[in-house]
Amino acid sequence: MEGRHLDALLRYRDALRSSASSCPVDPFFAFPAVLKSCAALSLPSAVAQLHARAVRSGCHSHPFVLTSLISTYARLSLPHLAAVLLPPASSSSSSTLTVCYNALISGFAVNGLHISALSLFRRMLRCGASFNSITMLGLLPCGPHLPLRPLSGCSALHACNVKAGTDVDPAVANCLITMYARCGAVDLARRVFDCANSAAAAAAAAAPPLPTGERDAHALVRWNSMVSAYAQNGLAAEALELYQEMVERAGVEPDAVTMVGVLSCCANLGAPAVAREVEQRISGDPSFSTNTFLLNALINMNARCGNLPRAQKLFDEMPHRTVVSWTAIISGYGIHGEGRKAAELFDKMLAAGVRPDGVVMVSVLAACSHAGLTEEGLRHFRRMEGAHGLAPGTEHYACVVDLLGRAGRLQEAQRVISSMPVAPDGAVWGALLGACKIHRDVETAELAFRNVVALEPGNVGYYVLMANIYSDAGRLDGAARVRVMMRRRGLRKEPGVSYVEHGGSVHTFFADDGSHPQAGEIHRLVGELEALVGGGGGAGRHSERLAVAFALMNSEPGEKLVVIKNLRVCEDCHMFLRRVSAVVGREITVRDATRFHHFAGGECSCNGYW
DNA sequence: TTAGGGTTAG
Repeated sequence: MEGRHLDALLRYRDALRSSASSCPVDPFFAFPAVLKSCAALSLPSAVAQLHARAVRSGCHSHPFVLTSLISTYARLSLPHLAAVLLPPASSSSSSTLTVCYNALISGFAVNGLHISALSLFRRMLRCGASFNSITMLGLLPCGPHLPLRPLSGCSALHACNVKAGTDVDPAVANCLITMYARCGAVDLARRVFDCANSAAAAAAAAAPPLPTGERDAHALVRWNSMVSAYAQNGLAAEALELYQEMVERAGVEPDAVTMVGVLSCCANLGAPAVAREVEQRISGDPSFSTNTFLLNALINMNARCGNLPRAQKLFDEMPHRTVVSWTAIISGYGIHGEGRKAAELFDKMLAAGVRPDGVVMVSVLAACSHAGLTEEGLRHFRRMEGAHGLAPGTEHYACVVDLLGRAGRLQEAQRVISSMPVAPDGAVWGALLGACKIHRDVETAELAFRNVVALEPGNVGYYVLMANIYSDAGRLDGAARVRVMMRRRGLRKEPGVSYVEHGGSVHTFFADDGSHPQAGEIHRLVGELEALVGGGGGAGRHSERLAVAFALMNSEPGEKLVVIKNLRVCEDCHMFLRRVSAVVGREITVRDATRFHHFAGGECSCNGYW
């Protein structure tokens, strides 16, 4: 790709040098394409030279040249330089003005200047320029970042589209799906998706089918947007279901983007068989094997599902590694308790000249924290600002509090919180609260709890944590008080769910679940196991027991059992699984919201928080 | 035959 742009630039240079009669390209007509190549190669000085040449030759105010310049500066993350080129409304045709504003709005939006993009849109309306669906495509990604409550901003933008009639544009509909997904409104995204699907079906029925692939391209992006919407909001089962529907019923051929979304779900759900199917599909297509996005998703999936050798092999063999590739492999080792290896990889990444970003810093700090590498973690944190030019965010402070807290340095952790240049969020106080649970410090826990519930009053986990801290300390009055507080606030603990993959689909179990087709046999087996290893007869039958029984019934001897639980595995179930593993001689892996438990022959290795 | 646009990874 880079070569193509470089060729274009060299050809243009040669064209300018040759005489006008033998000139192979018209320098003026080639201007927009050449500017695009400069933007793709990140050559702002070349753009400035071309800009100067355009001014000298007097063609800089030609609509195509002007709009190309505006768009190019915006793409080069120089939106303010682009903005000064905006022509006055009186001196341009209406369509040129629209194109200029469109390029600018999109330029501001992709550079994260969302409010400025919205201001430009207002200015566009004030000066009488007309907007179209392309304006909206630039503007909609700003929705989730507007200073209103995010959903209000999105609804306002959606309403604006409905009023103008731009919402029927298939590309706008796709953008609306993504906009709602980005602020967590998956149900609204789905409504737009369903409407757009119906509209596409109606259009297909009414009009003679177009031979072009354009409509298919819109359909593909639409399905991809919705699969990603589910995937990014943690609704992995829904995403996989939609993927099946896409391929089997809608007949839309998936591409690399679809696969990235699907793999991300497999990673979160621990569904290696579905992922293997995806991997097979990918390996058949040579264009997929060089797609960095896809390879990163594969590394992440293999690392998360516990196949670190496979993840490492993919990582070693990939032609081009980005900071995302490094993050996937580093966090993979971190999750599985290999903090030392994760820290070494981070050093290798720096040595390879890859600039760290905030996300990779979180994975290396978390890896150090889980592996007890307190000093090393602190060293990386201290180097963030000076050596890497990264201002630590609340997520990094939360890691540091966790790092110190786990090491029992609770007072230091508190000092870090009070010295933070940004206001601590729920995660920071939550990390302190978690550390208080480990080190049984009720007094500090009360301080952390007061702060965390003020910031996140609806997060049930923190109430449960505080109640358990009181219980551990024998302070039953305190535990009862927290539970009353939860009840008054109408908070209920999220129901526990366990997932097992079998036969290409994911099976879901709730506590006391009787809805599975094999429920009778499953409950019978759990009863037998409880009789055998103890730990039965509690208030209910936890979902992980049902899931493990199902997995035992439906797997080959010697096959490793993998269960995903959405909440923490309780102590009773932990003991139960350990004993079951010993009695039946099977390896059982349970990943829950906080830990990765691997049971083999009566031993359990809890490989750290993640 | 030249200007503005949608979906993807950690």
